[in-house]
Amino acid sequence: MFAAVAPRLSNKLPKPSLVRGCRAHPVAQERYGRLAVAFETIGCTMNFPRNGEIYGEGETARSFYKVASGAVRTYKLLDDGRRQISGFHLAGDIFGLGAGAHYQFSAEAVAATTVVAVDRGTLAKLAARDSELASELWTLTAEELDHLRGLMTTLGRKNAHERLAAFLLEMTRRIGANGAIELPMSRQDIADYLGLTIETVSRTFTQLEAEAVIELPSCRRVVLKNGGALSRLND
Amino acid sequence: MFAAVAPRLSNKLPKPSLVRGCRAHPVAQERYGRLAVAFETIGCTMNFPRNGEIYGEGETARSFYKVASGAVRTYKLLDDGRRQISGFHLAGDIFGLGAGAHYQFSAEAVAATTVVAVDRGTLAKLAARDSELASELWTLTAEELDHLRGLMTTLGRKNAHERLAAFLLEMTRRIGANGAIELPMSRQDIADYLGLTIETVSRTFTQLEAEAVIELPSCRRVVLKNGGALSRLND
DNA sequence: CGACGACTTGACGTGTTTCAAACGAGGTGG
DNA sequence: CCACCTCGTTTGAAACACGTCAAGTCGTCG
Repeated sequence: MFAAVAPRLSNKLPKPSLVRGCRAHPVAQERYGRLAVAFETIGCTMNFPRNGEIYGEGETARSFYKVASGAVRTYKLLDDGRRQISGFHLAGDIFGLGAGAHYQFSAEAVAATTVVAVDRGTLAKLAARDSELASELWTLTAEELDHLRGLMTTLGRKNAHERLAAFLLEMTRRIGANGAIELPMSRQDIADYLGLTIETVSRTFTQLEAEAVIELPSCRRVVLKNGGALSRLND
Repeated sequence: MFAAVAPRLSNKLPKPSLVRGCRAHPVAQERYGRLAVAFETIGCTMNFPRNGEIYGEGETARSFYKVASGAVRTYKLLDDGRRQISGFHLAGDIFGLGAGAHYQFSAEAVAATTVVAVDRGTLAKLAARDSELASELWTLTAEELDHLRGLMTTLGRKNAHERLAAFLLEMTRRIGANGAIELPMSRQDIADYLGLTIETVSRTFTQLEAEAVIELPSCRRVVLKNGGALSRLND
């Protein structure tokens, strides 16, 4: 957790294939109906390979993004290579929200990923004439705020077991299917999300398995054997 | 940082004096003009003593708040008494933002404090007819989001010196006056904000003074002697 | 003066990091 | 089919930053 000095390899990778003017796949009109329509109408679909950079810290913030398929991590690097991942964005999630004119974080594809981008200015103009859309944007931002505040407690006040439990419960909620999760991200990604080292994350996985709380058929697949124990760890 | 089991005294204190229907003090029409007007128009001024509870985790989220004077901490308690402070809110700041129908955090006055409360529903109705106000609310929320993402890096990836440096720089930016800060909050508050113990915070203050980075005329007053060193620590 | 609360300092313990090596799955070429 | 590489993961041993426990100091208030 403390001064991790090892600089990590930078992820310089092929540029994305760009498909301008394409409609995003037709999304069901769930909680964010107006926003979904906006993405379908003015969205621009883009594909990224694994570890492809979607945007970089400091770039002019032109777009909001929605994940069509795959997974995205947003992160910040300290000058000595320490990395903090602020979130994982999975199919259906919107990312790139923020007030500044420049991105404060970078975004990369965790796996091969398709995203839909909408221009910030265009969306803002639409929102100025559509109070329902404006409300959705506000609510979405506020929900991410709530989520991040919850993470603060994890990062500031929980030990390794509790952090991993919080992570597994979050992932179960978001992509769990009959008590199992297929993790799209690496151990290093998890470590950089939870403010731990890869070794501590790996050891904690092993210990949770030894305690029969989870099962690990492979390192990316987690079966929850004792959700109650995880929840107890979570608070 | 790890399992701090000591439960802290709960702050049960006299109820606030309530002044219904009062206009908030006339605020200059700065960055959030429409919002400022809304607070002046439909705001309700309330006074709280030191450690007075403004709202509690789990309560129905009825209002947004603006600090007129004093300082507020928003925090969450884990069941064993560990506390994470998500932010300090100083004169002019707005807090209580969030999407959920219930507050996910508690809010207390750090010192004797006056706040102005506006009803969420009323404000939302105004925002539905005033796109400028809606935009301000969105921007405000997004700015807090950016701020919190920055804090994640502090909590997840920085050591004690770097955390305190980040804190001191933040406070300097917000309430600094010619290179000095008058801290409204206790060492324990700082510790619970930075994910440290009170002892580590105290020791780090002492060390920064020994390194001639700061000067401590009293424990609440910090004079910055070497801002460059602090900034270097900060990233 | 004594009591109280907030802060500081000291000594020791420990959870996590660090450094290093081994393991295992997937791919490529002989 | 096996040797051999690569890359992500796991495991081990030792070091260390921070936590814990406990005592001491300082300022304030009655």
